[in-house]
Amino acid sequence: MAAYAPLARAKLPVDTASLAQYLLGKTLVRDLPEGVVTGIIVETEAYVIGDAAGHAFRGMTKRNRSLFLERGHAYVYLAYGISYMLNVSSETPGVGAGVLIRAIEPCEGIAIMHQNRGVERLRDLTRGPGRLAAALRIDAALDGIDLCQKGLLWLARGDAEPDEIGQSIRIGITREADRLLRFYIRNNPFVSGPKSLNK
DNA sequence: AGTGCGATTGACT
DNA sequence: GTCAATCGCACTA
Repeated sequence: MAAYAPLARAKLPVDTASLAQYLLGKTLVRDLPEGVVTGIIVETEAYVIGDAAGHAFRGMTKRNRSLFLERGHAYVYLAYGISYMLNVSSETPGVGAGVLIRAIEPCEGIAIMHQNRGVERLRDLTRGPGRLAAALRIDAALDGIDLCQKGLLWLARGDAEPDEIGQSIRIGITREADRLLRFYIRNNPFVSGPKSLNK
């Protein structure tokens, strides 16, 4: 296993859209009893300040309070009663905004991910926000934790700078649907979404 | 206290 | 391609 170092909070861009791009190519590390599971972030979406599609749009609530933490904290919530979503809080303390992690490329602990997901195809393990959360066994218990220090779930440096970055509208929302706030690594097979958005 | 719906997924036609 | 599953939360009253 590689000797990862956590991302330094001081290096994280404060701006949400900038952070969404910065996180591409970084490593997401999950510490489980069976072993360490890691993946490279290949797709993100920004939910920026004043964004009507963002969960923080109507102010702080019990659910979304983690979005208002200093940048680099986890905001985890349950979508459709089915799938957990992992976000990284952004901006300054008290400001509600964040970045949704939409897909990762499996790296270490692939056998554990298969166990957690119960699917055969490698490509289906972590392609999509709910899928990657299931593969890494991420749930509401991890909401609010600091992703800039080693623990149950944290962010580490990537091994290499990502290849070309693509940009598109966000997936699965209706409000503010036309904003180009989705970012992904071009030609990476673990990016979710329709072909038309992955050019 | 009741209602409507969503930053999705998986199964099915 | 379509559609149901499933539940916590935000909103209305």
